[in-house]
Amino acid sequence: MNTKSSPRTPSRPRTASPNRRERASDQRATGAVAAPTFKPIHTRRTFEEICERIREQLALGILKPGDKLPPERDLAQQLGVSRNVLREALRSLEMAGVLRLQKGVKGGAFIQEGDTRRMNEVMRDMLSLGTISVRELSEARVHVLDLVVQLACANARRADLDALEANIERTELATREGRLLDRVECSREFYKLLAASTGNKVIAMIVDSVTEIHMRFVYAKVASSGVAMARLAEKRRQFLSALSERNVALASRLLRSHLESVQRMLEQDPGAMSLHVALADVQPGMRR
Amino acid sequence: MNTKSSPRTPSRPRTASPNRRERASDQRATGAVAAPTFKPIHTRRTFEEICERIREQLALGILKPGDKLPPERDLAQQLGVSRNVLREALRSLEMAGVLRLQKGVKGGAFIQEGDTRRMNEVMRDMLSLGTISVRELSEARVHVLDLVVQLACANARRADLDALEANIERTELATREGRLLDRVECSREFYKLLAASTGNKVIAMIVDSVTEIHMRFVYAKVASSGVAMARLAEKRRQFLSALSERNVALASRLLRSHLESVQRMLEQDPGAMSLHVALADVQPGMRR
DNA sequence: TTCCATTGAATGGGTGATCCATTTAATAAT
DNA sequence: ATTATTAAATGGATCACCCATTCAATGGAA
Repeated sequence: MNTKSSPRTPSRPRTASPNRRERASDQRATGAVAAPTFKPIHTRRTFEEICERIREQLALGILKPGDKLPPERDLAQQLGVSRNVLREALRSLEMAGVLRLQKGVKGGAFIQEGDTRRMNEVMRDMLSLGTISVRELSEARVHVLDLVVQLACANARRADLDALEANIERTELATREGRLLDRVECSREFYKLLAASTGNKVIAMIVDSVTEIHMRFVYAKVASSGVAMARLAEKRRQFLSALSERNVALASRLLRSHLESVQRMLEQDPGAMSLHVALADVQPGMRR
Repeated sequence: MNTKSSPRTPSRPRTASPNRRERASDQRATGAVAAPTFKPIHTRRTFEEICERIREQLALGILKPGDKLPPERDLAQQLGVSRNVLREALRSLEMAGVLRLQKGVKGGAFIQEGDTRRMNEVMRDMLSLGTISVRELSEARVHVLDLVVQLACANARRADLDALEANIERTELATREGRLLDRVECSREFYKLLAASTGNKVIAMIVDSVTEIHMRFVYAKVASSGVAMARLAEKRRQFLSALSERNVALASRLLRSHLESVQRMLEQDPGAMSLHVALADVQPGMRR
């Protein structure tokens, strides 16, 4: 009758677990005026707690990029959890780009520099899950790029302009040699450089994430149809020229009209625009 | 001498493991022509493979929100991996907002609707890790909100405006009753509603992510100093009025000037602006 | 019949022990 | 000195359990 329910001596102490529970249900008494504030539905699990503790140390500045966490076996013991559940937490943080795990003696879990590409993954997931649409993404991209042009005109430094110039040269070379897919890769890089030239990494991250997806569509289109944007390098040069002269209005107009023509190209054959084609797998040559 | 290196009868069969290994080390023979294409540094691990397979099914539309994966024990067997390593993968996908795990019979791993709050976490991590700065974040927020005003003027529907109106009323109530922190919560909601009124979820997601962090600073400031923005509701009403009349120039100007005054308030005491204060833990009342 | 308590199976949550694979430092052999 | 060998540390992965929760089925009481 009591085989599994009765008092049961706790074979392992289960350190700190009770406290955690309490903290979770503490959650905002808020003066108890507005009644319908229910606490979040799913109970706090160990691995979430671990992730949070580590993130907390990060936010507090106790842990910084380059630091190493204790070995799994030690850390698990310190936290009073099994190694397996600790690993679930470390995995999650690794996927989140916060940690890098390295094998061997002198290996361990190292705090990483933030990986800005993480936002790309968020966008991809949102698209895969149907939370956002391709249309919304394209629209957002156009608007954000317009903002980027303004900021780039204001903030681009010599080195940024030079990098863009070098990119255009690579584009010309790829065009002459008929390497269409490499040219798409150049485009991707062009927008990345443009975004970087705003001098604002938040903006750059946002632009990169939407551009990365957009370029998958372009890549798929070019790969399947063999068509390619005409006079690309020429248009880029005009744009760069406007940018160098800090001519916001002209640069903005040029880019917008280019984006529109790309959009028309993509929409010629709506079938090729399917999510699956673009997202199904990492395109060759596209580093993640 | 041979304790672990020699031919060694494999004491346990290690289902399917050898195949995976081979595939992992196969990794890009690359024809050996273009020398400088090094393969990515860290070897492919099982859980990554699993995550990728599941994401692939998502992108292909085979899995859709609401669908349930097989039970852990079954799926582990199907994939030829241990249950533990499968769980590492599921944990990662859960943290990524792709899955929700639910206990009990009729429980399982369900594909979720995309959780747009995930981008908040990316921003928080980037800030914690020092990859982006508070300055960049504030700056980006101002610019993006400017864009939001334009889009909202163009696209806001009646329901959006009504929701903003209701929000302002809550703000007024909180002001009258002196609930300053609730008023901050109202502000957060205000920007969320404003972002939603653009009709573009990508933009909305971006705005929410930067606003969420910004509001932590405001919250910390208000909580510690007791000061609060004067004539907040009044300013909100003016803004909403401009928005309703689709007066982009006015709405934009009003918002910008408000943002500047908030910024001045925050910068009065730079000490309170430390990351740690704002990020250290989830602020009470801020739902994640 | 209707309703409520009990039971039991399914399923995720978590543990501990054990082995493998990789990396590096220390050591020995040349 | 240089190079090969060994050993230890550490993450990667597996297996075999057990617990806690959930829910449907069952059965007795009203």
